[in-house]
Amino acid sequence: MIRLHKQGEIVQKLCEKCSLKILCMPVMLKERELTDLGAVIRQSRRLRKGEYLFRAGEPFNAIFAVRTGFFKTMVNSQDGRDQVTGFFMSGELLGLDGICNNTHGCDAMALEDSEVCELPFANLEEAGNVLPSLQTHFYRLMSQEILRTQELMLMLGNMRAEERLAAFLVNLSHRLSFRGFAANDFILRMSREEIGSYLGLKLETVSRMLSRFQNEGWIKVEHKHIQLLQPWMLQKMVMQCQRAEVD
Amino acid sequence: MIRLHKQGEIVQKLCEKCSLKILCMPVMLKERELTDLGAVIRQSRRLRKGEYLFRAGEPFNAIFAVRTGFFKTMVNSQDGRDQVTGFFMSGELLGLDGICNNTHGCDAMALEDSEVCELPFANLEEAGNVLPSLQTHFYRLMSQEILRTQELMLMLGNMRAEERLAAFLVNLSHRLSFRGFAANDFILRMSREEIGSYLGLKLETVSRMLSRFQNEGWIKVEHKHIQLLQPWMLQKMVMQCQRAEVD
DNA sequence: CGATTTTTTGATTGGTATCAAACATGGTGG
DNA sequence: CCACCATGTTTGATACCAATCAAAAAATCG
Repeated sequence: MIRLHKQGEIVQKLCEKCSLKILCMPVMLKERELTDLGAVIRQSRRLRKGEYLFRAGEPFNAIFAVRTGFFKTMVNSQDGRDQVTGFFMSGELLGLDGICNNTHGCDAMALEDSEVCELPFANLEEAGNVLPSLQTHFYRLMSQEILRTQELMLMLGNMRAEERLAAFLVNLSHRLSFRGFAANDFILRMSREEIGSYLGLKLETVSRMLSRFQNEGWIKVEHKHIQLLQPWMLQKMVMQCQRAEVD
Repeated sequence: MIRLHKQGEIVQKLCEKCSLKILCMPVMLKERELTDLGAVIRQSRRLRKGEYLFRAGEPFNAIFAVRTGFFKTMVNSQDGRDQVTGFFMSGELLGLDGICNNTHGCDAMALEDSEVCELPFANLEEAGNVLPSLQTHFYRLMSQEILRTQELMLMLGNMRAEERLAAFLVNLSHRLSFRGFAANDFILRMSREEIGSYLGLKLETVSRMLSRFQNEGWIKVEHKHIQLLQPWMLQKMVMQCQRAEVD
């Protein structure tokens, strides 16, 4: 049975103030349920740029919601190969792959000074039993993560370098605008190498493609500052991914 | 609240007889819980080779456990591109990506005459509230699917053609042996083209790599009949994926 | 048994990786 | 604040792997 206590109220206030409330938990929760939800959240945690939120192999206890900042996740292998598996911004959830083995399945690193909400998994399970809407929502979030990785597979398996990069920029743009940021004018928080790793390309190729897009007049590149001048041209290049929006 | 009725008992018997019981639901369930579980399962369904179990975009109501046979799932895009996202054998779960939007996210097709158990999602949710162990197990299964797709991303993003094919064969071998089949002597249920789509390669490349492995003496290829003669050589080629076993 | 599909193998092309070098950037400490 | 160094980025030249194009052989299906 879920317990309501002081801490719950405090965290509720935090979430109330937090502009991400709806994003983070977009299900329609009744007022009372939101109060209960407070009890799920242990605390928020700050990380400096470059700090790990968790490492692959560490015991899994909680999932994390990005409150502010930007993260990357990556899987790594014995022989040094590794791959960025995702970038996560405000309101997005990290660590769902840890549930399976009670062990984190990837590394998660802050790409800028960031803040996360820690959601102990045991609390989430417990709360899910009391609040069906929360439980349903959580199932959806996990399913959405599966959808996201499936899209990525389509990209890695079928698309050429320029299409992958276009898809990457379009996706980033959508997610930023969904969260109230400018859709066509943003700062890349990750390096060319990290983009390359995510897209299955080398950093030189990423750089070349950015230059090409700029020469075409589709985007403007100033180091990490990107402006989409003709986003529809990028969109045209990746017709396929009209699938579910990554939330 | 979950209801126990006649149908539940019937299905329990089916599952009891079914050698996949432990695979399909490996969590340690108490006798009573197994009885309850019967109520979750609506019915089993037979499909002929080539039949679709569900199509992307269809309303999602249930997930499916493969009882016998073999399936592929694939995502497809407007412009005709499509990609096989997985192969599923006895005891494996299909359709988890449909929860997100109440809509199936991919096509699922039987690659041979097959039989599945239909698990209506609403029943699963309900039963999960009554049986915590079932709920925990279901969370794990979803998380495992995320892990599986992450591994695939590592493969698609980082590995060369021969490494991908080696990883594919090794993975298939592991899953077959986990289910009591021969590890090093099996029939491929899918075409070269389907393997290629799954691995992000063209069918000619798949065929060439199979020939190469055979010339090296690592495998024996007779059409769809594959024998692994020196599986350790394949294993060596894909050192990395000592990650969680795909279940 | 004939028609269609799948598979194998060869020749060539093309796209991305690799290697290399110049340049810019950002952080650190003097 | 500036000089410096480590790191990240751009661009070019070349190499290599897998795609493409093509054709023959084998298998599957009716």
